[in-house]
Amino acid sequence: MKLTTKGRYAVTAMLDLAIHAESKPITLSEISERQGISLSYLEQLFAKLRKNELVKSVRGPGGGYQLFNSPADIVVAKVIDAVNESTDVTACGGKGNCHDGKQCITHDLWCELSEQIHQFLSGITLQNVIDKQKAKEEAQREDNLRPSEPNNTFILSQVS
Amino acid sequence: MKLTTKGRYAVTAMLDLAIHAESKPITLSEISERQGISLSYLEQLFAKLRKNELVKSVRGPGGGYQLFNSPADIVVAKVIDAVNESTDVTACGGKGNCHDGKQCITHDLWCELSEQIHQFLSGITLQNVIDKQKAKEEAQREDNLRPSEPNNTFILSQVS
DNA sequence: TATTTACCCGAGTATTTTAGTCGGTTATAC
DNA sequence: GTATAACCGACTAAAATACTCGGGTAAATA
Ligand code: FES
Ligand code: FES
Repeated sequence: MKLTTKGRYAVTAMLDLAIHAESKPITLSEISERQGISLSYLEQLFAKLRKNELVKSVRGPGGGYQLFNSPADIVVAKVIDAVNESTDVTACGGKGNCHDGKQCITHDLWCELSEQIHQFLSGITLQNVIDKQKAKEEAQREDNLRPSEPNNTFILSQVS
Repeated sequence: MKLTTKGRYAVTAMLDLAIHAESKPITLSEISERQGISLSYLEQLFAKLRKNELVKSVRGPGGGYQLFNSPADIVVAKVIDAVNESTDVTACGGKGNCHDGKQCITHDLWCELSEQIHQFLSGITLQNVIDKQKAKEEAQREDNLRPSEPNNTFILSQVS
């Protein structure tokens, strides 16, 4: 599926937008500085995010970007899809023709993995990520003696 | 995590080895021809697979490669790890320092996705893939009128 | 209406990664 | 000793990524 900085930047920027959401739009310069992402690169990403109706823009002075929907209605998968154009890990792109026209022995395997990844990322909204972050900070404030212990609770994970 | 042809080739080659397993070792030339993978490239991959004790080699005439363990004891995750060196999707490599020393807002998200992927690929053995393939071929032989309909059953998937 | 702000857009480029080649060495069966 | 096939390191072509650059265009303010 190809998860690279492009996708990571996009999610980070969207989260920044969600966190600093006000009535006023947020400029890319702000995001650029806060998150340490090149402004020109952000512009490229936001062009795609806008085309996919994940953000809306306001031009001119006082302008900037705002989330198209509420953070609770935007899933991470959409954001990555928007800039990366596929969360698919097959060689054939789902067509089943990578072994000279015929479907290769590994095809089904990659198909299912793709599905798995997509399902995971489709189940997490921007709001989920923010809530988790807040909970974590609060926990750290209460007992900031211990070094942070990992707590994976986006999903009730089936770790044994 | 970066799933590319390198990892796909490795899995394909291992499956080829599993399917054509005999008392005799299999040469890379055979695999190269059957699977359409460059011989020299295969050599590179198998060097890593051998170092990770996934295959064992026999040199000289009549030599070649054999699986180190039974196909039922080799999980796909190991194969990919061996050649790709990480199924990790974080920017920081798990260190939590990608936002100038501090952990970024998306860190936990990528950590959990990595975990998810790794768990999926750790639950599937080469034998699983082969069995699935066989079942599929058999089903197609019985009613080869209909075009193949997808059946994802590696895992009892929770698709709604 | 001039100016400033900040989005908009396409093209171009440096860097990195991937995929693959090449030339040669070593072990072993016959 | 000769053919076979694994072993090894270095090198390279091609593709993808992560940017930059230069100029737009819409809108608010003065
Ligand atoms: S990955 Fe789809 S046919 Fe090989
Ligand atoms: S991904 Fe780990 S700190 Fe950003």
